[in-house]
Amino acid sequence: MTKLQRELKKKRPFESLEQEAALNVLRTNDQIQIRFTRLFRDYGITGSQYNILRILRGEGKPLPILEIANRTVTVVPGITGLIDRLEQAGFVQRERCEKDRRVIYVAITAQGTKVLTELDKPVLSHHEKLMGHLSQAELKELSRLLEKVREPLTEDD
Amino acid sequence: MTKLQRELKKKRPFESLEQEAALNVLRTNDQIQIRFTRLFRDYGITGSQYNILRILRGEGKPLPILEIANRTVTVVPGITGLIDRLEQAGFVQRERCEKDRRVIYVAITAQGTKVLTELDKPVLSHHEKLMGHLSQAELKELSRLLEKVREPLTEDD
DNA sequence: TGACGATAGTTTACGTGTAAAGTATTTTCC
DNA sequence: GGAAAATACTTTACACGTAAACTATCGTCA
Repeated sequence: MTKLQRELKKKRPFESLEQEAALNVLRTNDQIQIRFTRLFRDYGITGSQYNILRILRGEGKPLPILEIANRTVTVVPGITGLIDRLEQAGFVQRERCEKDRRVIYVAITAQGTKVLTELDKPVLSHHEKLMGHLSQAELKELSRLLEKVREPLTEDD
Repeated sequence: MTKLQRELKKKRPFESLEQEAALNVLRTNDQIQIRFTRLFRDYGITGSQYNILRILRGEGKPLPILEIANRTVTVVPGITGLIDRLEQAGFVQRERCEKDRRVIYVAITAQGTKVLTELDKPVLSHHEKLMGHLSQAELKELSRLLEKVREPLTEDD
């Protein structure tokens, strides 16, 4: 009887190791998400918003909206409202491109950088708290296996 | 340069192995979710709805609403609308408990069982397609590591 | 130059996750 | 036996994820 089976109160064993592994990924993801959602909420942002701010800070310069959507898993229509709320909160700014007036650049503001800086330590310590009981070798193996899972995945299934 | 770093177009390496592993979980989860969402959509249900139907079939008898919420990661308020839509679609039925009139049982209908049966093979083959390129030993190791990640997680962080 | 297709974003509609507050029923306990 | 606490669920409000349809601008090519 695995931990996953107990968690789900599942009576029969899993049909395949593939299924069990996939469900373990989903379940672990949920647990991680829940923790970070709570952390971010204390700072007035959501996980998706944090993700976007990190991308902008990492890039160091404004990015077109669709380029941001590309780097997240966010689908095109969702990105608009996300940027709307970030702009509303004063964390980013929209800037229309002069060369190509279809393009809208998004830039992180000083206030956006500030909240990111405040979050740096808590985020890092959250990661350590969540995964710190695995050895360095185990963490590397886990990342290797997860990347191998994604290896054959392309856009078009 | 890891696959994850390329995917995120991240310029600097990760701050820690813990962070890299956590992001790999999130990213892999997204990819898996996307595939199953598409599959379920062809049958007129969503991933959450499928999850609930599986629980009800697995149990073999009606379950109180909150017991269902417990077995998913779904938070209490969300479960109501979820059951609403499943009932609307004719896949489940609400039945008020006579002994304790606060409790409402949810039962899967013949139609609900039917759609599950139709989905059994596609779901299994989807799992195999997504994870089949890992060896049995790798799948076991992946599940072991993910369960170890969840090991110390309790309700109250 | 002027129509046609491609590209960048937005709008709309719906399902779901999350939190806070509200309702109905039952249990507890003085 | 009656008030107070607990339990089961719903309602409301907001942030997203997803898909389809729409607007505005640009590029191309006849």
